[in-house]
Amino acid sequence: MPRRRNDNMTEQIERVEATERAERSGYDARAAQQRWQAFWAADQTFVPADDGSTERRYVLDMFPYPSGDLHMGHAEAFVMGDVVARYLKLKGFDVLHPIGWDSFGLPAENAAIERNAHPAEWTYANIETQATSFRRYGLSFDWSRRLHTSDPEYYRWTQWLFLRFRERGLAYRKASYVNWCPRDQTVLANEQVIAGLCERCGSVVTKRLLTQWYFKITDYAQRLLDDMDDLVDGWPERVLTMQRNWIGRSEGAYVDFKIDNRTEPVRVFTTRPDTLYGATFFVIAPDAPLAAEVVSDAQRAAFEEYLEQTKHETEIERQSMERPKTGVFLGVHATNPVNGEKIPVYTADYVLAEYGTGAIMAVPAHDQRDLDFALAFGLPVREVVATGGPDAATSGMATPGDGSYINSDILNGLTDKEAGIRAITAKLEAEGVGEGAVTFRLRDWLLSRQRYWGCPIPIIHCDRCGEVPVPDDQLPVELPYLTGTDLAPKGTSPLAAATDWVNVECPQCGGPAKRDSDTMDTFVDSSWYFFRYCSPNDQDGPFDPEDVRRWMPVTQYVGGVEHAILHLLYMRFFTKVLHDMGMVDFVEPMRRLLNQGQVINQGKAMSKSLGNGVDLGVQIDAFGVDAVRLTVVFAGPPEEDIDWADLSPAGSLRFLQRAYRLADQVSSAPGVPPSDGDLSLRRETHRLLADIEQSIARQRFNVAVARIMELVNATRKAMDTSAGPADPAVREAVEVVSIALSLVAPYVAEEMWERLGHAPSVAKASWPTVDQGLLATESVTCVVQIQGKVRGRVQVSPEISEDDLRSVALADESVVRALGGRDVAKVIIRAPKLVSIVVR
RNA sequence: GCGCGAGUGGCGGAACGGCAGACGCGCUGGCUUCAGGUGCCAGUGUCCGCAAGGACGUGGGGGUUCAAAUCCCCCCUCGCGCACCA
Repeated sequence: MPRRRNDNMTEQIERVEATERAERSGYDARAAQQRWQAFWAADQTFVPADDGSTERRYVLDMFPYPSGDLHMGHAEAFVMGDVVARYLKLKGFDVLHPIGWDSFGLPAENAAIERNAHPAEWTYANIETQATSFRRYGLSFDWSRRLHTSDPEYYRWTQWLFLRFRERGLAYRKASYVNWCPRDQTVLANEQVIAGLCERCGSVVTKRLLTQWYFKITDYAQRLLDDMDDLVDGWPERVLTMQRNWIGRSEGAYVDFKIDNRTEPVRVFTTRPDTLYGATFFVIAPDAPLAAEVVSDAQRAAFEEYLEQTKHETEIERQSMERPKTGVFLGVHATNPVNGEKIPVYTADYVLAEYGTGAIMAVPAHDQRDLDFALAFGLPVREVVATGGPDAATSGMATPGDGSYINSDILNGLTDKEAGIRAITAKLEAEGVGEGAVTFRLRDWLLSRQRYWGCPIPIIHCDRCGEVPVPDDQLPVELPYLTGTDLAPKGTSPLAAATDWVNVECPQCGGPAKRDSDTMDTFVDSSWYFFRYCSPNDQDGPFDPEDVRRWMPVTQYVGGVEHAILHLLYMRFFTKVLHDMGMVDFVEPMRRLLNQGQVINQGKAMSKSLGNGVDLGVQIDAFGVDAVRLTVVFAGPPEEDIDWADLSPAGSLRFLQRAYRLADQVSSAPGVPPSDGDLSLRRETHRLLADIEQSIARQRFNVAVARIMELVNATRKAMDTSAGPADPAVREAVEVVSIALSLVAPYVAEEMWERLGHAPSVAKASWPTVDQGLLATESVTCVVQIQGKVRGRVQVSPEISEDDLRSVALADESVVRALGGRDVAKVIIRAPKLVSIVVR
């Protein structure tokens, strides 16, 4: 995935003296890393069997963009997915945990221009660097399914999907004002404009009138909204809220207004049709074609000047709050369909061309924006809902609330907004001048990009035949080989200048024709990669539906929240379309989503300019992979940001050495029956094991680590003071440590497992089963509260009856002392853990 | 402005409405060591007290409850998202 501009990659600065410390530790981290990497690769430890012998699970990390080497952010994100994948494997599932690269995109192109080279050189070199680092980082990937979106074998199917979308009317071309990044010299989707700035480079985005390709994601707006019901249990509420807001469903009505010099009525959308009698003017967006059409000759010059001015405004200017309302009278009038009233028609930039119909009825009494405009232009304000609030015209505050209708003919007397909306909608429909309607804020997805390093759009433009799809058997349409200055941004795609490539025969008529020279937004590539992992080598389609049926939906998806509305909306859309095409049998591809937090340093995002970068490679060299992974996991809940300055990789390493020493010291043979071992250690082991499992299930990996630490401490103590190194319970405890630790610190865990006399690999061991019999203890501590304060503790049997517990508690010496002879009014008993005494 | 989320020791963070501060970092003392580090042991919320023990304590204020970090209401602070969407 492309990263947002503000989490810049960091350069290393830190030189940690702990290198020597690592070298002197009980195990040699570097040697262990090399050894086990080689073993896992040769053994194919993490390639799923896919033979149906056990249930399948699919753990997926958002695939990376190959921007350079891995950084701390990757370390955090990928270790979380790895913990889940390794856990599920140990629990006996057949786990698919694939990796690939989102390898088309602008940075490669910019690097190529800078170096006068081909984007592929930079891209594939970085991929190799990252792949090496991923292997070192000990991630349990199935490398056999590796993919790159910039490989022709992959983008062949991106093109194939585009053509299927087009056949279904879901990919189309239209001319409109689009977001334009002047620096990247390309258009941007609405989702890629953040507060008026380019999501990638931070430049101020402007508008341009261009003919571009779109995906008709708006056709799926309602389903994208409705299907979120299936996600409430598995997705963060925050992401769902963001998507809901982005889709922005509004209920209301269309109302048709006649305009003086136009035969067809003009339709507007309103969420408040019940205020129709209060409409005192009409506004059209300046960049909507309708404005230019209806403007009177007398006002045309003024209008054109205003339109020009709006186009030059940046999104930032337009979005700034408290901006005075501007506009121009268009010299014509509209007729209110319910009362025949003539109201003046204005154009103003506070009305957006893309939303609703690009025109509104203005009801200044009950809408603040309309009121601001009315006051600025001296237009009448007519109250139609008596809310009891202050007069809008004099107070300057519109009254959007409920009230009783006045000045509203058929509505007069009603007091309920819903009833008002129903009544007026019924009237509009009866008279054929409007209808109830739903609109969305979501716009169609602009997918063309005027850049080279992307998936070519498989369309040929023929003067005679028009848009002609490239026949499936001619896919992929491969990129021509361009380098350096050929790629420099010129406002049109570099592909347009590649004449040998662009000029082709029309597949239909054989006449001269040109290829579409734009490439696709890279979010198209990443909207279906998780399907391809199921059938990475399929030659007959993007994936084999049978493979997808076996593996999907994804059990657990892990990635940054920066994709809450971009990638995560687009990939949901793709899945629904594939469902409608009959290729998949589900509508939501990701059951659970984990948004890992960011790694920051000294309270701020790492950045070159701040010089607070922490280099992953340096940390790994100093402390070893396991200590870095453990540090990240133990730092806090996975979705919280973690500050590297607060953490102690040296402490993590110390703990790992402690754990390793246990395995080194166990002197019993593998397979000794643990039932012969020290009972209190066994109880502790099974209690903590149950807790570790529960913590992992709740995705509280930091707590799971804390419990492993407790188990190490308890085992150390037992080994040193009571049970001794030969006790079978000690072996049992250390084996649990080794297995549980393998989720987080796989190299140490493998070394421990081997020391314990087992054949590799611990990754293929079974997750230990909790012995429920050991969870019940002989006695429990019961807390005795008086007036809610703890005043005593008594040791009791877990099966103690309420009556017995009452007697024991009331007889306890410290309780008697604390009671001081006061009357007991009430005793609440929660056997066996708590007695609460209320005194008079 | 609207909508979310979060405020717990010196720090990161634990805690199905039931012993606040698990686990770790840091710090203090002890043992080991020529020494440093490592390792091991003990201590470490605040205040009063030699101690036993007690009081206070989860951003602030109210409430519900035998019992509130946890549930409800109001407020403060910070973070995030959206921001003329008719």
